[in-house]
Amino acid sequence: MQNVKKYFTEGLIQFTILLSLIGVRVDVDSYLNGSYSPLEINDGPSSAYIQTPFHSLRDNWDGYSVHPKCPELDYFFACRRLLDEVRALGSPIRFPTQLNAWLVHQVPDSSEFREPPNSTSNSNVSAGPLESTGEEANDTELLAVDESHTAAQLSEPGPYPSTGVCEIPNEEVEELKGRIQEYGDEGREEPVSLTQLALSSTLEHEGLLSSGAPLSSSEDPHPPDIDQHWSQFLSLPIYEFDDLDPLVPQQLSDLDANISSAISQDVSLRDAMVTGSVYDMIPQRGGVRTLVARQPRGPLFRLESTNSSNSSPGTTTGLAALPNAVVVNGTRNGSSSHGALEGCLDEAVFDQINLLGLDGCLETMDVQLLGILQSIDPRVLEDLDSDSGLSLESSSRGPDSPSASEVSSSSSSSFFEDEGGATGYSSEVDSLPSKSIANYDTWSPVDFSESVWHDHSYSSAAFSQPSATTFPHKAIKEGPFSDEDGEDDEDRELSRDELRTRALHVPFSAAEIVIMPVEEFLELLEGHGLSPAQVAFLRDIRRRGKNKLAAQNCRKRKLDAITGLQEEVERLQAQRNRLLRERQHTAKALGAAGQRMEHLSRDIFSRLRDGSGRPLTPERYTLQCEANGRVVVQNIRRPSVATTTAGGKPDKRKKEKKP
DNA sequence: AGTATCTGTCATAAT
DNA sequence: GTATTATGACAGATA
Repeated sequence: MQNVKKYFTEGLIQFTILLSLIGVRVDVDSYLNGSYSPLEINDGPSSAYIQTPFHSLRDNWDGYSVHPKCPELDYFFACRRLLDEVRALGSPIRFPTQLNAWLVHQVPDSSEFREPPNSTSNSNVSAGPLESTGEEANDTELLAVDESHTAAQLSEPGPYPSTGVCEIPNEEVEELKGRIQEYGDEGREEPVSLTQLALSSTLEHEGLLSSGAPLSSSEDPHPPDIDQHWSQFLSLPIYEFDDLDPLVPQQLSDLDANISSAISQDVSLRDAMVTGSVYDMIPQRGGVRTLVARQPRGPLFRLESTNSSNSSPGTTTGLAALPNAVVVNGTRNGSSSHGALEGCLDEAVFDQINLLGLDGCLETMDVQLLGILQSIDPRVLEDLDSDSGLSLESSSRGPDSPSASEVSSSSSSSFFEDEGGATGYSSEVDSLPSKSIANYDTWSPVDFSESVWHDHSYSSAAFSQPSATTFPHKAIKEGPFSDEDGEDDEDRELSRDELRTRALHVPFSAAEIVIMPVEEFLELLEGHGLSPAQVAFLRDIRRRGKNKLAAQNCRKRKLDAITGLQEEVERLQAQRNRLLRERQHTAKALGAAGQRMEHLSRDIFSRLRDGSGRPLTPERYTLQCEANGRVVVQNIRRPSVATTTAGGKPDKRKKEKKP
């Protein structure tokens, strides 16, 4: 068994390394020890094999929080984060896009190879091209090697799912059986190291494969010993599997339950992560062999996600559900994929991973994400954009008002760019329609006395609601909803300042007064013969309007600051907890080390004797480790004791005795 | 009616 | 000195 383990470990080390790159941990010992869980999927973010339940990763990956209103964006952000992490590993990153793993299925007897009926057997596949008639429990699979099969070939869709059958010409099967049997016997008698086998090269493989002794247990009611078969198999140098062209039917019934799901050859990462019929190998009708991996039943290479629901193609979650996943699939290598692959999140991720470093990879991703975003309600995105709950536009929009996105998208940024102030935050003033500008010709100054109003209904609607007159200001653009409301609605929603401004026949609306350039405003005040009260009124309008915008911006900044501080608090709390845990672990380790040290010291002292043959006590002596690694026994100096007359004598005597 | 939130406004300091 | 901006405080409106 040790030899088996040795060869198994050596033989699978390459494959293990490959799998480890993508987060799959191979536990060889556990398999050989009968625990039959040689493969485990890491839960880490690098585990691209997993059909990652991104919904569960939401809000805890890098503290990244996704807007709750947009579950689709969860997948988008999660996918993006994953890709970012991968990209962060270094550029260019090229993941192995193919896993050179090979499967040799046990076939009870070569005569049993035949075109399978459309029976579903115990797999969930309706019909495979070839299907073993032997009991699946007796089917065994071996890992073989062939590089000639490309991942595209293997992942080619078709009605050949997971039945796990090798289609090999009968005569070749017989030949291979004999070779394997012959080789297996040799291997049992004198195990050959991998290196030796590597040197032996193809010839030995030829001999191996050509050995004619049947391996099938169809004639043998007692299947061969598992160790024996593993010895046979593992004796093969894994790097010479490339030359193993024909697949070798083998019967390892004992292993069947454990290795029920072997891997196909040249499984791409994309294919390998597919759940269910992961290892489907599309049979080559005219070819030498056809491998169709069985539906994975055993733990070996059980690559489906920890989310068991993902094992069903129809229940894939995550980005898989996104409409563009199919598009991504189509871009890859012609391996249009089985239906189970489509919509697989991991697959999409791996598509992206595989495209890393390639030109246009980001474009592909962007196209995908663009499609995702396009399928999302723009309002959701708008909500994502606004990082605070401040409803700046809420007061300015009536029930019929356009959405915030419409306002922001149609607003003219040049408005505040000319103004030079408060450009950082959009407000309803952006959407000021030009029609709200009064006409100079119709303006006749009217005196009024009221100069101060506490107009809390100085709604920003004044900025968004059109006026009956027009304003010649060139910088003002017409808003998208200038003519939406009638005059009554306008009057109802206009602020008091706006109404008074209209009553005064001021050629500007309150909004324009607020946002117009200062030069123009001064020109307005000076050049139209306004009374001081009118001037004060217009100044108040402008002042209050600007202050209102400033207040809005200030509040938004405050909310942003609060949000940022809350996030920082969470981050620091997490860091503090982590440091506390580290300190606890360190203290625990330190205590354990101290105990070990004390134990060793006592042990050492119990073996040491002084000049008079008395044992050394740890109370009087200590062990000191010098820089060069030497350990010396030192007498504990007790100056306080030495000064005392009572305790000084025994110490002196001890010191005298010791040399 | 009490409360929370939003929003406009004022006062004031800073630019 | 003026205009503008930022911000705390206050108060009214509203849910």
